[in-house]
Amino acid sequence: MSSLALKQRALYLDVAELMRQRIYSRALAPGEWIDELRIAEELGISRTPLREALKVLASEGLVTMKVRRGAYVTEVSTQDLRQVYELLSLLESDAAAVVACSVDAVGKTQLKALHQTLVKAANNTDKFFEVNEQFHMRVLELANNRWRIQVVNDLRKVMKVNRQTSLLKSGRVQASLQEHQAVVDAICRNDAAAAGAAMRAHFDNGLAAAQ
Amino acid sequence: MSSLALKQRALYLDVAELMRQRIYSRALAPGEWIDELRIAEELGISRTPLREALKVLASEGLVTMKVRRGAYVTEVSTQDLRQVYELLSLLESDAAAVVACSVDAVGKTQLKALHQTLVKAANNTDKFFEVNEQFHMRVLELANNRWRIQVVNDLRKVMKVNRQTSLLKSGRVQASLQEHQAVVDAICRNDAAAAGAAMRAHFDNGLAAAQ
DNA sequence: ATTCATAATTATTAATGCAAAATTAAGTTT
DNA sequence: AAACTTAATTTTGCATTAATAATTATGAAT
Repeated sequence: MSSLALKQRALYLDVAELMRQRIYSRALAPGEWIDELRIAEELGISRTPLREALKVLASEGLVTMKVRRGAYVTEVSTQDLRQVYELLSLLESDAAAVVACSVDAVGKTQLKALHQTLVKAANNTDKFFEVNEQFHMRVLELANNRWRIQVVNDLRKVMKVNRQTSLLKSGRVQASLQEHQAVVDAICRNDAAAAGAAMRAHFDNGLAAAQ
Repeated sequence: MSSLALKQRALYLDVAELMRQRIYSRALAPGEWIDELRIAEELGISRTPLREALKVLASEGLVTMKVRRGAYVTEVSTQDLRQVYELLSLLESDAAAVVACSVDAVGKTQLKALHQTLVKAANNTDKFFEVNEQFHMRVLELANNRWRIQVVNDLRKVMKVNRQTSLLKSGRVQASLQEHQAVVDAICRNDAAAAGAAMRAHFDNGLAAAQ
């Protein structure tokens, strides 16, 4: 019974993650009021950890607290998505430039390997999505700024509220791979400007394809 | 009795703000354990809203929750400060560039006026600090990206944990004014590259002065 | 019939209570 | 005397209960 096996995470964090998934999957729709009583009962917990979780989601922007009205799933407009995407582009392209300056041989090898894994996953959408996220995350980690990682993760959560934000429409896979290749190449030859520009181009193309 | 006068904010938000101030002022020192029972008693409230407030501060990075150990004031290293400052520089210089492209006559007038107010406040540290923050905030607002505003505000909270992060040492005031002038000038002539560069220079100088 | 006022219901917010876990203290054994 | 074990205390985490506010429903009056 893994649920009993020494759980190191606090309940409210697990509940927050569960609520995030429900928001992503639209089980909780944008604008919908969140019935604390019903959900707490459904999960077999009291309202206290649920309320604590909702406060966390509120500071992430996924839910909106209205005073004496409870919690509502935040409605994310297309303008919001564009704004968040612009920030991700800014933060990740800067990260790529930083990495190009500071990366060592190990980092280069890791990025090349991840890119190869991504190439092999080209015809497996789920796998591609997963490795793609790993690649972007690895770049962020190599940029060595934990606050940037935190900010990007929070912004990604907002993006996930709209599922059509796949970032990678089917036709985009090959183009996306080439763009990633350009990022890897620029980083490996320690060309910061090119790495930043390549990452920015990757985001710009992703946004253009989404429209 | 203003405390009774229809308060629109939830208690946990007020408590969160109060705890923030205590962390900024070092009444709660970095690394210190937060005694829920003592503080709740001291504030004349129960532990519930305090715990909700602590969860908010945790997701802002101001406190760290340890499982079955409670809440601790986050220790912000000089490396953390440098990392956060770099992000602020990135986000605000980009904002300045965006504003240079999109600003209208009204926005230009507002920024010029704020800058003049700042010039007049040159020998009043508190006032200078306040107007300085207004200026930066106005640039962010004109950049028209509510998620950027949110992110910058959260990062500023982290900066405030270290009070020596005045950003403006006494000798910096005149230089700081000139740098602001450069930002305003570039924005007013719709020169995005120059506006971004000027804002970045402003941050770079601020960081250099802090060391 | 419509509108306003009042009562009842529902839901949020905050306080209290309880159980589990961790730390500290005490005692015993080697 | 030092170290290990066990008991006691403290504190967290979650549940429950109480009270406060808002909404809905009901009824009366114009």
